Amino acid sequence: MIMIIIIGVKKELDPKLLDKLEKAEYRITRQRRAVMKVMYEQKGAHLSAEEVLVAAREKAPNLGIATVYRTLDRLASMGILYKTEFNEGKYRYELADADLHQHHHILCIGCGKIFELEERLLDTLEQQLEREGFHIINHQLKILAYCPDCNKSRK
Amino acid sequence: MIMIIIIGVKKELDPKLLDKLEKAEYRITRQRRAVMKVMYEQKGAHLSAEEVLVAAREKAPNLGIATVYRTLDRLASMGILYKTEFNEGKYRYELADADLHQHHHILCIGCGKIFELEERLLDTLEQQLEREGFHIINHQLKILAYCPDCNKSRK
DNA sequence: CCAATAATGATAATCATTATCATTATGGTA
DNA sequence: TACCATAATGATAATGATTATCATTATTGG
Repeated sequence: MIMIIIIGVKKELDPKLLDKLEKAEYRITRQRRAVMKVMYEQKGAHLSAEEVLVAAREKAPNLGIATVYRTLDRLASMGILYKTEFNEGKYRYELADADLHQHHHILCIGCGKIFELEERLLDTLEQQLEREGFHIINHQLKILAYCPDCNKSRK
Repeated sequence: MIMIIIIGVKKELDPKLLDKLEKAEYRITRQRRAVMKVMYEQKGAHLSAEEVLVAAREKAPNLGIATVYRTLDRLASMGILYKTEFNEGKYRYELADADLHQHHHILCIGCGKIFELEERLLDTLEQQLEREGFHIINHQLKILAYCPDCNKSRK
Protein backbone atom coordinates (compact mmCIF):
# COMPACT_ATOMS: atom_id res chain seq x y z
CA MET A 1 0.00 0.00 0.00
CA ILE A 2 1.17 3.45 -0.84
CA MET A 3 1.39 5.76 2.09
CA ILE A 4 1.05 9.46 1.89
CA ILE A 5 2.04 11.43 4.87
CA ILE A 6 1.15 14.99 5.40
CA ILE A 7 3.01 16.76 8.08
CA GLY A 8 1.47 19.90 9.35
CA VAL A 9 4.05 22.30 10.56
CA LYS A 10 3.38 24.39 13.57
CA LYS A 11 2.40 27.99 13.86
CA GLU A 12 4.31 29.36 16.75
CA LEU A 13 7.91 30.12 15.97
CA ASP A 14 10.03 32.61 17.82
CA PRO A 15 11.96 34.82 15.43
CA LYS A 16 14.68 35.22 17.99
CA LEU A 17 16.24 31.91 17.19
CA LEU A 18 19.76 32.78 18.00
CA ASP A 19 18.83 34.50 21.23
CA LYS A 20 17.08 31.34 22.25
CA LEU A 21 20.05 29.29 21.23
CA GLU A 22 22.47 31.37 23.23
CA LYS A 23 20.25 31.51 26.24
CA ALA A 24 19.11 27.92 26.37
CA GLU A 25 21.97 26.12 24.77
CA TYR A 26 24.57 28.07 26.68
CA ARG A 27 27.30 27.23 24.25
CA ILE A 28 27.44 27.27 20.51
CA THR A 29 29.99 24.60 19.83
CA ARG A 30 31.46 23.38 16.59
CA GLN A 31 29.36 20.26 16.83
CA ARG A 32 26.11 22.04 17.45
CA ARG A 33 26.87 24.50 14.73
CA ALA A 34 27.51 21.59 12.35
CA VAL A 35 24.18 19.98 13.23
CA MET A 36 22.33 23.27 12.82
CA LYS A 37 24.07 23.88 9.54
CA VAL A 38 22.96 20.52 8.20
CA MET A 39 19.38 21.17 9.21
CA TYR A 40 19.41 24.56 7.55
CA GLU A 41 21.05 23.31 4.41
CA GLN A 42 18.55 20.53 4.11
CA LYS A 43 15.56 22.66 4.91
CA GLY A 44 12.42 20.68 4.17
CA ALA A 45 14.10 17.30 4.51
CA HIS A 46 13.21 14.83 7.21
CA LEU A 47 16.47 13.50 8.51
CA SER A 48 17.14 10.68 10.90
CA ALA A 49 19.78 11.09 13.56
CA GLU A 50 22.05 8.81 11.58
CA GLU A 51 21.65 10.89 8.44
CA VAL A 52 22.40 14.06 10.34
CA LEU A 53 25.50 12.42 11.76
CA VAL A 54 26.85 11.52 8.34
CA ALA A 55 26.23 14.98 6.91
CA ALA A 56 27.49 16.84 9.95
CA ARG A 57 30.72 14.88 10.11
CA GLU A 58 31.87 16.74 7.03
CA LYS A 59 32.05 19.79 9.20
CA ALA A 60 32.90 18.18 12.50
CA PRO A 61 34.86 15.04 11.60
CA ASN A 62 34.73 13.01 14.76
CA LEU A 63 31.27 14.02 15.82
CA GLY A 64 29.57 11.32 17.88
CA ILE A 65 26.06 10.01 17.56
CA ALA A 66 25.30 10.83 21.18
CA THR A 67 25.98 14.48 20.55
CA VAL A 68 23.75 14.40 17.52
CA TYR A 69 20.90 13.00 19.55
CA ARG A 70 21.52 15.47 22.35
CA THR A 71 21.59 18.41 19.97
CA LEU A 72 18.60 17.36 17.91
CA ASP A 73 16.44 16.71 20.92
CA ARG A 74 17.44 19.97 22.48
CA LEU A 75 16.66 21.90 19.33
CA ALA A 76 13.36 20.07 19.03
CA SER A 77 12.34 20.87 22.58
CA MET A 78 13.13 24.50 21.82
CA GLY A 79 10.83 24.46 18.81
CA ILE A 80 13.61 24.94 16.30
CA LEU A 81 13.19 21.47 14.88
CA TYR A 82 10.25 19.16 14.53
CA LYS A 83 10.59 15.58 15.64
CA THR A 84 8.26 13.21 13.88
CA GLU A 85 7.75 9.51 13.55
CA PHE A 86 6.77 8.01 10.22
CA ASN A 87 5.87 4.54 11.41
CA GLU A 88 9.29 3.23 10.55
CA GLY A 89 10.52 2.85 14.09
CA LYS A 90 12.71 5.89 14.36
CA TYR A 91 12.41 9.64 14.58
CA ARG A 92 13.08 12.17 11.89
CA TYR A 93 13.93 15.80 12.38
CA GLU A 94 13.05 18.79 10.24
CA LEU A 95 13.83 22.46 10.44
CA ALA A 96 10.89 24.54 11.62
CA ASP A 97 11.03 27.22 8.99
CA ALA A 98 10.11 30.69 10.21
CA ASP A 99 9.29 31.87 6.71
CA LEU A 100 6.55 29.36 6.18
CA HIS A 101 3.91 30.17 8.68
CA GLN A 102 2.15 26.90 8.19
CA HIS A 103 2.92 24.48 5.44
CA HIS A 104 2.26 20.85 4.73
CA HIS A 105 4.35 18.23 3.09
CA ILE A 106 3.00 15.25 1.30
CA LEU A 107 5.46 12.44 0.99
CA CYS A 108 4.53 9.51 -1.15
CA ILE A 109 6.59 6.78 0.36
CA GLY A 110 5.44 4.39 -2.31
CA CYS A 111 6.51 6.20 -5.45
CA GLY A 112 8.63 8.90 -3.84
CA LYS A 113 6.66 11.83 -5.19
CA ILE A 114 6.38 14.88 -3.04
CA PHE A 115 3.31 17.06 -2.92
CA GLU A 116 2.87 20.36 -1.20
CA LEU A 117 -0.22 21.74 0.40
CA GLU A 118 -0.71 25.37 1.19
CA GLU A 119 -4.10 24.85 2.71
CA ARG A 120 -4.48 26.05 6.25
CA LEU A 121 -6.81 23.19 6.90
CA LEU A 122 -6.60 23.20 10.64
CA ASP A 123 -7.23 26.87 11.23
CA THR A 124 -10.85 26.35 12.06
CA LEU A 125 -10.17 23.65 14.57
CA GLU A 126 -7.33 25.53 16.16
CA GLN A 127 -9.31 28.71 16.48
CA GLN A 128 -12.02 26.73 18.17
CA LEU A 129 -9.60 25.16 20.60
CA GLU A 130 -7.97 28.49 21.35
CA ARG A 131 -11.40 29.90 22.07
CA GLU A 132 -11.85 27.09 24.56
CA GLY A 133 -8.66 28.02 26.35
CA PHE A 134 -6.10 25.75 24.78
CA HIS A 135 -2.85 27.17 23.63
CA ILE A 136 -1.67 25.30 20.58
CA ILE A 137 2.02 25.04 19.98
CA ASN A 138 2.29 22.57 17.16
CA HIS A 139 0.49 19.91 15.23
CA GLN A 140 1.30 16.98 13.04
CA LEU A 141 -0.92 15.37 10.49
CA LYS A 142 -0.42 12.09 8.73
CA ILE A 143 -2.63 10.84 5.96
CA LEU A 144 -2.59 7.36 4.56
CA ALA A 145 -3.81 7.19 1.02
CA TYR A 146 -3.24 5.96 -2.46
CA CYS A 147 -1.75 8.71 -4.55
CA PRO A 148 -3.56 9.42 -7.83
CA ASP A 149 -1.31 7.20 -9.93
CA CYS A 150 -1.32 4.30 -7.55
CA ASN A 151 -5.05 4.69 -7.10
CA LYS A 152 -5.57 4.42 -10.84
CA SER A 153 -3.37 1.40 -11.30
CA ARG A 154 -4.94 -0.57 -8.50
CA LYS A 155 -8.08 -0.83 -10.66
CA MET B 1 5.06 21.13 28.67
CA ILE B 2 1.62 19.67 28.49
CA MET B 3 0.98 17.70 25.40
CA ILE B 4 -2.38 17.24 23.82
CA ILE B 5 -2.71 14.67 21.17
CA ILE B 6 -5.61 14.39 18.85
CA ILE B 7 -5.90 11.22 16.93
CA GLY B 8 -8.11 11.31 13.96
CA VAL B 9 -9.66 7.97 13.28
CA LYS B 10 -10.04 6.78 9.76
CA LYS B 11 -13.07 6.69 7.57
CA GLU B 12 -12.90 3.48 5.67
CA LEU B 13 -13.81 0.45 7.73
CA ASP B 14 -15.07 -2.82 6.38
CA PRO B 15 -18.10 -4.02 8.29
CA LYS B 16 -17.29 -7.61 7.52
CA LEU B 17 -14.69 -7.87 10.21
CA LEU B 18 -14.99 -11.53 10.90
CA ASP B 19 -15.02 -12.47 7.25
CA LYS B 20 -11.81 -10.60 6.89
CA LEU B 21 -10.39 -12.28 9.93
CA GLU B 22 -11.24 -15.73 8.71
CA LYS B 23 -9.99 -15.06 5.22
CA ALA B 24 -6.81 -13.25 6.04
CA GLU B 25 -5.88 -14.64 9.39
CA TYR B 26 -6.60 -18.20 8.37
CA ARG B 27 -6.96 -19.39 11.91
CA ILE B 28 -8.76 -17.95 14.87
CA THR B 29 -6.65 -19.23 17.71
CA ARG B 30 -7.07 -18.86 21.42
CA GLN B 31 -4.24 -16.34 21.48
CA ARG B 32 -5.61 -14.20 18.69
CA ARG B 33 -9.05 -14.33 20.19
CA ALA B 34 -7.60 -13.17 23.50
CA VAL B 35 -5.85 -10.23 21.86
CA MET B 36 -8.97 -9.25 19.94
CA LYS B 37 -11.05 -9.55 23.11
CA VAL B 38 -8.74 -7.19 24.94
CA MET B 39 -8.91 -4.65 22.16
CA TYR B 40 -12.71 -4.82 22.10
CA GLU B 41 -13.04 -4.62 25.85
CA GLN B 42 -10.78 -1.62 25.99
CA LYS B 43 -12.34 0.13 23.05
CA GLY B 44 -11.03 3.67 22.91
CA ALA B 45 -7.85 2.90 24.81
CA HIS B 46 -4.42 3.18 23.29
CA LEU B 47 -2.56 0.11 24.40
CA SER B 48 1.07 -0.78 24.03
CA ALA B 49 2.03 -4.31 23.08
CA GLU B 50 3.15 -4.90 26.64
CA GLU B 51 -0.18 -3.74 28.02
CA VAL B 52 -2.04 -5.99 25.63
CA LEU B 53 0.14 -8.88 26.70
CA VAL B 54 -0.65 -8.42 30.38
CA ALA B 55 -4.39 -8.14 29.79
CA ALA B 56 -4.55 -10.97 27.28
CA ARG B 57 -2.67 -13.37 29.53
CA GLU B 58 -5.74 -13.55 31.73
CA LYS B 59 -7.40 -15.38 28.88
CA ALA B 60 -4.37 -17.11 27.39
CA PRO B 61 -1.99 -17.65 30.32
CA ASN B 62 1.28 -18.35 28.61
CA LEU B 63 0.81 -16.02 25.69
CA GLY B 64 4.12 -14.73 24.37
CA ILE B 65 5.05 -11.19 23.45
CA ALA B 66 6.01 -12.24 19.94
CA THR B 67 2.52 -13.49 19.28
CA VAL B 68 1.09 -10.25 20.58
CA TYR B 69 3.23 -8.26 18.17
CA ARG B 70 2.39 -10.57 15.32
CA THR B 71 -1.32 -10.39 16.00
CA LEU B 72 -1.46 -6.65 16.58
CA ASP B 73 0.49 -5.85 13.45
CA ARG B 74 -1.62 -8.19 11.43
CA LEU B 75 -4.83 -6.67 12.69
CA ALA B 76 -3.43 -3.20 12.09
CA SER B 77 -2.50 -4.00 8.52
CA MET B 78 -6.04 -5.25 8.02
CA GLY B 79 -7.45 -1.97 9.25
CA ILE B 80 -8.99 -3.48 12.35
CA LEU B 81 -6.63 -1.66 14.66
CA TYR B 82 -4.81 1.63 14.44
CA LYS B 83 -1.14 1.75 15.19
CA THR B 84 0.07 5.11 16.38
CA GLU B 85 3.15 6.60 17.91
CA PHE B 86 2.89 9.22 20.63
CA ASN B 87 6.48 10.38 20.69
CA GLU B 88 7.29 8.06 23.55
CA GLY B 89 9.34 5.61 21.54
CA LYS B 90 6.84 2.83 21.15
CA TYR B 91 3.63 2.08 19.32
CA ARG B 92 0.14 1.98 20.68
CA TYR B 93 -2.82 0.14 19.24
CA GLU B 94 -6.47 1.06 19.27
CA LEU B 95 -9.60 -0.60 18.01
CA ALA B 96 -10.94 0.95 14.82
CA ASP B 97 -14.54 1.28 15.85
CA ALA B 98 -17.04 0.79 13.04
CA ASP B 99 -19.73 2.68 14.91
CA LEU B 100 -17.80 5.88 15.03
CA HIS B 101 -17.38 7.01 11.48
CA GLN B 102 -14.81 9.58 12.37
CA HIS B 103 -13.94 10.64 15.85
CA HIS B 104 -11.09 12.35 17.56
CA HIS B 105 -9.52 11.78 20.90
CA ILE B 106 -7.73 14.38 22.88
CA LEU B 107 -5.36 12.98 25.42
CA CYS B 108 -3.76 15.38 27.83
CA ILE B 109 -0.61 13.54 28.74
CA GLY B 110 0.27 16.24 31.23
CA CYS B 111 -2.78 16.15 33.48
CA GLY B 112 -4.40 13.01 32.15
CA LYS B 113 -7.64 14.62 31.10
CA ILE B 114 -9.37 13.29 28.04
CA PHE B 115 -11.30 15.46 25.63
CA GLU B 116 -13.43 14.39 22.73
CA LEU B 117 -13.93 16.15 19.45
CA GLU B 118 -16.82 15.49 17.15
CA GLU B 119 -15.64 17.93 14.57
CA ARG B 120 -15.06 16.51 11.14
CA LEU B 121 -12.24 18.93 10.69
CA LEU B 122 -10.53 17.20 7.88
CA ASP B 123 -13.48 16.68 5.63
CA THR B 124 -12.71 19.65 3.47
CA LEU B 125 -9.13 18.66 2.93
CA GLU B 126 -9.99 15.08 2.23
CA GLN B 127 -12.66 15.95 -0.25
CA GLN B 128 -10.18 18.15 -2.01
CA LEU B 129 -7.62 15.37 -2.15
CA GLU B 130 -10.18 12.86 -3.36
CA ARG B 131 -11.14 15.28 -6.10
CA GLU B 132 -7.50 15.31 -7.08
CA GLY B 133 -7.42 11.56 -7.41
CA PHE B 134 -6.11 10.46 -4.03
CA HIS B 135 -7.85 7.71 -2.18
CA ILE B 136 -7.62 8.34 1.51
CA ILE B 137 -7.59 5.37 3.81
CA ASN B 138 -6.73 6.84 7.16
CA HIS B 139 -5.34 9.83 8.93
CA GLN B 140 -3.78 10.68 12.22
CA LEU B 141 -3.58 14.05 13.83
CA LYS B 142 -1.49 15.11 16.75
CA ILE B 143 -1.70 18.47 18.40
CA LEU B 144 0.72 19.83 20.93
CA ALA B 145 -0.79 22.40 23.20
CA TYR B 146 -1.32 23.60 26.70
CA CYS B 147 -4.71 22.53 27.91
CA PRO B 148 -6.89 25.29 29.38
CA ASP B 149 -5.88 24.68 32.97
CA CYS B 150 -2.21 24.35 32.25
CA ASN B 151 -2.39 27.39 30.02
CA LYS B 152 -3.90 29.43 32.83
CA SER B 153 -1.37 28.37 35.41
CA ARG B 154 1.61 29.07 33.26
CA LYS B 155 0.82 32.81 33.59
C1' DC C 1 46.01 31.96 32.29
C1' DC C 2 43.01 29.43 35.63
C1' DA C 3 39.11 27.41 37.69
C1' DA C 4 34.52 25.94 37.32
C1' DT C 5 31.60 23.79 34.61
C1' DA C 6 29.42 22.42 30.31
C1' DA C 7 30.03 19.48 26.25
C1' DT C 8 31.87 15.70 23.91
C1' DG C 9 32.79 10.96 22.31
C1' DA C 10 33.33 6.18 23.17
C1' DT C 11 30.92 2.74 24.73
C1' DA C 12 27.83 0.16 27.65
C1' DA C 13 23.04 -0.21 28.75
C1' DT C 14 18.27 -0.09 27.73
C1' DC C 15 14.06 -0.74 25.43
C1' DA C 16 10.99 -1.95 21.82
C1' DT C 17 10.59 -4.76 18.10
C1' DT C 18 11.84 -8.53 14.93
C1' DA C 19 13.90 -12.95 13.54
C1' DT C 20 14.84 -17.71 14.46
C1' DC C 21 13.60 -22.19 15.22
C1' DA C 22 12.10 -26.20 17.60
C1' DT C 23 7.63 -27.53 19.30
C1' DT C 24 2.62 -27.54 19.27
C1' DA C 25 -1.93 -27.02 17.31
C1' DT C 26 -5.11 -26.94 13.49
C1' DG C 27 -7.98 -28.29 9.51
C1' DG C 28 -8.67 -31.12 5.82
C1' DT C 29 -8.63 -35.64 4.20
C1' DA C 30 -8.33 -40.67 3.75
C1' DT D 1 -10.52 -41.17 13.85
C1' DA D 2 -5.59 -40.95 12.61
C1' DC D 3 -2.42 -38.71 9.65
C1' DC D 4 -0.19 -34.99 7.22
C1' DA D 5 0.95 -30.68 5.63
C1' DT D 6 1.25 -26.47 7.30
C1' DA D 7 0.27 -22.50 10.20
C1' DA D 8 0.93 -20.67 14.83
C1' DT D 9 3.19 -20.36 19.06
C1' DG D 10 6.65 -19.28 22.64
C1' DA D 11 11.28 -18.93 24.20
C1' DT D 12 14.98 -16.60 23.21
C1' DA D 13 18.58 -14.46 20.49
C1' DA D 14 19.33 -10.62 17.51
C1' DT D 15 18.65 -6.11 15.96
C1' DG D 16 18.24 -1.18 15.80
C1' DA D 17 17.37 3.11 17.84
C1' DT D 18 17.96 5.76 21.68
C1' DT D 19 19.77 6.87 26.31
C1' DA D 20 23.03 6.72 30.20
C1' DT D 21 27.66 6.73 31.93
C1' DC D 22 31.94 8.64 32.58
C1' DA D 23 36.57 10.01 31.69
C1' DT D 24 38.43 13.56 28.78
C1' DT D 25 38.21 17.96 26.38
C1' DA D 26 36.62 22.60 25.48
C1' DT D 27 34.68 26.93 26.86
C1' DT D 28 33.59 31.00 29.44
C1' DG D 29 34.18 34.41 32.94
C1' DG D 30 37.24 36.44 35.99
